[in-house]
Amino acid sequence: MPIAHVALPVPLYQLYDYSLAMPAQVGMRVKVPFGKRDTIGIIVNIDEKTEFNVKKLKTIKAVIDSEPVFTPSIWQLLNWAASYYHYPIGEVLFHAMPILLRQGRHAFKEEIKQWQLTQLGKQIDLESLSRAPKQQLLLSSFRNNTISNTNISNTVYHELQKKQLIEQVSHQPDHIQWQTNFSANASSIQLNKEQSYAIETVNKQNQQFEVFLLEGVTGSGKTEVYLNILSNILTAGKQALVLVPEIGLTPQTIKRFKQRFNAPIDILHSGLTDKQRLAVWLRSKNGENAIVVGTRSSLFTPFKDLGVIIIDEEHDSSYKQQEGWRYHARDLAIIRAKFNNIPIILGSATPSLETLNNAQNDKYHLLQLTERAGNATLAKQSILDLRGLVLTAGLSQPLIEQIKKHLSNNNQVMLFLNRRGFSPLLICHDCGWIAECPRCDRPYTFHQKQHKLICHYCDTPRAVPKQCPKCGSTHLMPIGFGTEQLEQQLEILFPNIKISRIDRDTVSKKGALDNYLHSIQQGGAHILVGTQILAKGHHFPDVTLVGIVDVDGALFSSDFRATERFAQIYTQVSGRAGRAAKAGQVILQTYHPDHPLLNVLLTEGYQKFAKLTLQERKQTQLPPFSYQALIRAADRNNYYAPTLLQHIYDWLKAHYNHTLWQLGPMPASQPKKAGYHRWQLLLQHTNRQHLQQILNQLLIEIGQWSETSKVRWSIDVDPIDN
DNA sequence: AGCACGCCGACT
DNA sequence: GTCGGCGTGCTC
Repeated sequence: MPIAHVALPVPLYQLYDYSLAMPAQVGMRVKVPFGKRDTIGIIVNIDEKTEFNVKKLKTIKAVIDSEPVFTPSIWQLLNWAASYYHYPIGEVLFHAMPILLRQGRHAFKEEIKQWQLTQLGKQIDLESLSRAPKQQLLLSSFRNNTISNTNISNTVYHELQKKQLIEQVSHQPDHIQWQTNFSANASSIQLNKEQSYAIETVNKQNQQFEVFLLEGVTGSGKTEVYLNILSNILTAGKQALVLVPEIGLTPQTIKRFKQRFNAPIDILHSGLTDKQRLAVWLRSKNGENAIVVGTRSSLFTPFKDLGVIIIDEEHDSSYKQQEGWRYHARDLAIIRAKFNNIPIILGSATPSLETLNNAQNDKYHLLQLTERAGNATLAKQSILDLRGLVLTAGLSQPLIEQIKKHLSNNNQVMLFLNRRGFSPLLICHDCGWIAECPRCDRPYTFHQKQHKLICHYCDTPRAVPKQCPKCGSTHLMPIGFGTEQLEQQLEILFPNIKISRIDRDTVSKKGALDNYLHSIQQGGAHILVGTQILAKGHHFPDVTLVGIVDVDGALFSSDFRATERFAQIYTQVSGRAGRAAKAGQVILQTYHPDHPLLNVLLTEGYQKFAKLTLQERKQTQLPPFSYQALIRAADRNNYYAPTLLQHIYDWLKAHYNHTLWQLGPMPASQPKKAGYHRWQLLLQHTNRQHLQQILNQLLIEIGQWSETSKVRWSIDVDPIDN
């Protein structure tokens, strides 16, 4: 009797064995009994052996698929990824499927059900339905072939069916063969030399695996390069996958794609239903669409014949999944391209240091776009020394004067502050008590408009206390400032100017962002206040002044990647100022005007900044010159988690002390969340393979410790928020 | 992850 | 007297 080794959607590292009494192949979904319930699993292996007691084996109840659910390359990718990220294979496989397939829905297209006239329906006299006007109307529209523009409820259809005038027939949907009449519309854009070179270089590489880094300053026409590369791939009859950051799905870009190609393009966005998601998945697996555009998880879309992968804004941190299986979609995309033997293009104005390092080492092929389209000139950038200045809601007088100046010229001003809410603290003036979230031990952020305290770590709101619970004083005051307070202050300073605040609080309502963007696009004096959301991808042609209200928060952080992130946001933002014919200006407020990295960034730009920072990383042996894994652990009593990590630390020290560098155990950057105490242990090694082997050994070891089960723990390979 | 078993606190 | 809280253990 064959034995199937099955991966189940549970956080367990082992496979479960079942006897297999019907034909099945590796990669097919099956229904199996598991404990007291039935669950869906995927066959990972079939042979005649088991480590388990053969007599206790249960039998597979049903085989769901008639062919493996994943394409061979995705199957290879997922198996590789489960091993690289040290994550249970079942969870990985199920994560990569649309929800309906996880639930056991069949993986082929639904039959199309259609109503049509019966013989009787064709012949009968319409007048016989004169007492049922709706039915009469419906029948006549069937006869005139105008049913598509009649809106009649289902019950009427069923009435006609009862009278045997119409019947329902189902048939297989047609297979869409877009290649036969594919065409790319001509572009009105004249390519410059760099763009042409980039396109040619990718095209002549003969559709083999290679990683290209398309480094193009803001406004240098990356999208046009993408479109030309896509055109070439689509002409060859192949499909393409385009990944974009979470908020990066700008309607303008989508529009350009759709206008350019006479071929089906599928967009995977958060608004889709499970059914629609499955439909896209099936279309691309069957080769019925030309391009799939989507965020992180779209990486797992199967294709019949994938020709290229494009990762736009490759540096964007939203490509890293931050819970559960913490994969990096950009890194996995490169592996996928390698397995598929196809080119992959990483595009960014501000590439990540990891990617730049690979380009410098010639692992990636660097293609640069340095010319800004049109006559746009680079914004004038200056540092504003805050020392000794009086601030109102974070604004200094010189900045306020500049805002005035730009507004009076009927231009727009953009102010950045990476802090939502009215103030990050609410404190008792008499005794110093601070309002803190009991679940996270972190201060509440005061939101004045909603009149609530909101914990920005766990998002729980609570009412604003009228009195200090400690001393009874009614004198509670907000300390510090966020975007809400900044907006309020600006309303006082500029009473007749339109002000739009754009952060998670104002944008969360559906359509709110579109409304703001529309109003801003109207032109005229306008102040935009916002968090990072403002930096991502939107075009504001009338903005001539960008003010970075608080630079120092990013410059002095315990996270070694904070300066890189700041430099990326800063470069993207300053690239947005004065994009059209208008000259732009960027002002940074800081208490540290002499900060060396800040000055390099301003005077010599992102490239030089990146080069310097890479040198620094090399000297300090930080990524990308070493490889990290973060072991996280959490528990309720704040005992087992740190104890387990200490045990791991000791074990690793005893076995790998000569090569492995460890930091911790220490409280996580967010030490308490939702009642759980969180701890972490950082591992770092200069050799990626060795680190992988150590993690393998570690997993085997701690699987045997009894204390492991008392703790919620996980491994984060290549962490980005430590 | 589910699901059951099992042992201590506030209630119809 | 029970309902139900979540700690613990197991799933081929």
